[in-house]
Amino acid sequence: MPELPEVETVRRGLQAVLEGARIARVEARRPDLRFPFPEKFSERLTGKTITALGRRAKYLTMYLAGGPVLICHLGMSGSFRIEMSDDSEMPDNSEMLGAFYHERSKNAVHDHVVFHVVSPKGVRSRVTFNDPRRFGFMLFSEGAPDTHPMLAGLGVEPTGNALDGGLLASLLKGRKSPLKAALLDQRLIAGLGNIYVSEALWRASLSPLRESGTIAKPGKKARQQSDALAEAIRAVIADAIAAGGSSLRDYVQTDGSLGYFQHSFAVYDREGEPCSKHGCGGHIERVVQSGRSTFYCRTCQM
DNA sequence: ATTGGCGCCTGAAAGC
DNA sequence: TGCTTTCAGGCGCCAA
Repeated sequence: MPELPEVETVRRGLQAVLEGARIARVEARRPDLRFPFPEKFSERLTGKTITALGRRAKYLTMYLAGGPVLICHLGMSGSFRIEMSDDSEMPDNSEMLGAFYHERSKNAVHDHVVFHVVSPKGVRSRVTFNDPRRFGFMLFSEGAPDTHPMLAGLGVEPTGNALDGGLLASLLKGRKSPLKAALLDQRLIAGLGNIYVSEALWRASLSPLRESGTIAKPGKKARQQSDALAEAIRAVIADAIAAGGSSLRDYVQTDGSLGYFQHSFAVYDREGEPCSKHGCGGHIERVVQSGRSTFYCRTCQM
């Protein structure tokens, strides 16, 4: 599931091909994804030069010279695929060609948007957005994307130094909701999803069931806990971005896919397995909070 | 103001 | 074995 680290990995992959490139043509193969495509979607992109690729939380931003900013969200199942026009993936073995085309047409059902681009050196590429579940979307922002209604209310990025124990405590102070729900709330911290919330809480030895406000009370103990949680969130995100970056290099060379990558997780989807925290001896449990799975170890997470 | 729950959508996996 | 049901989850929206 694309959370912040996966989106950042996709951004880096796209940046290599798209930054400085000119959009020659855009195909939108259906009228909508999660939302209808904006008015004159293809027309407004065609002919524009892409100046930069950015990211805010789980949103990708594509900056166009003299034009709007394209905001993209991958939803649950969105991915980008990059293909050079020479199509080096095509097998030269004729026996494999049938299977190749069969597989390609099967996957192409969910190819919803195709960007045809030309690099400054004249190299042509296709960048295809594929999204089986269509929870993704693309919108234009006329001004700075941070002011777009969709992004304006987002909380602090868990990258960099902004999120420390003090800020986290101020965000959680007085909240009755469980920590799991608070960390999923994009208005507080922007970019965490179901997987990394479980991972961060496990690293910080804090229970996802615990009332958020209790780690923001006055006193040394609560302060240590909010410090630990802020540090765990930043570390889990930084580690995942690093892992995505290393898998990205290999992945792009083989088939151009820029989706998300299966990292190894300490607790996520590990129900029943022993807790890997040194000396713990507990086991990972799955509980459901607000209809979503949470994985944690009740022995070491308090 | 906060918080919890639903629905969107498809494919994989589990259940009968 | 083959059909049906459940589950996965980001996020806007609604309701309490």
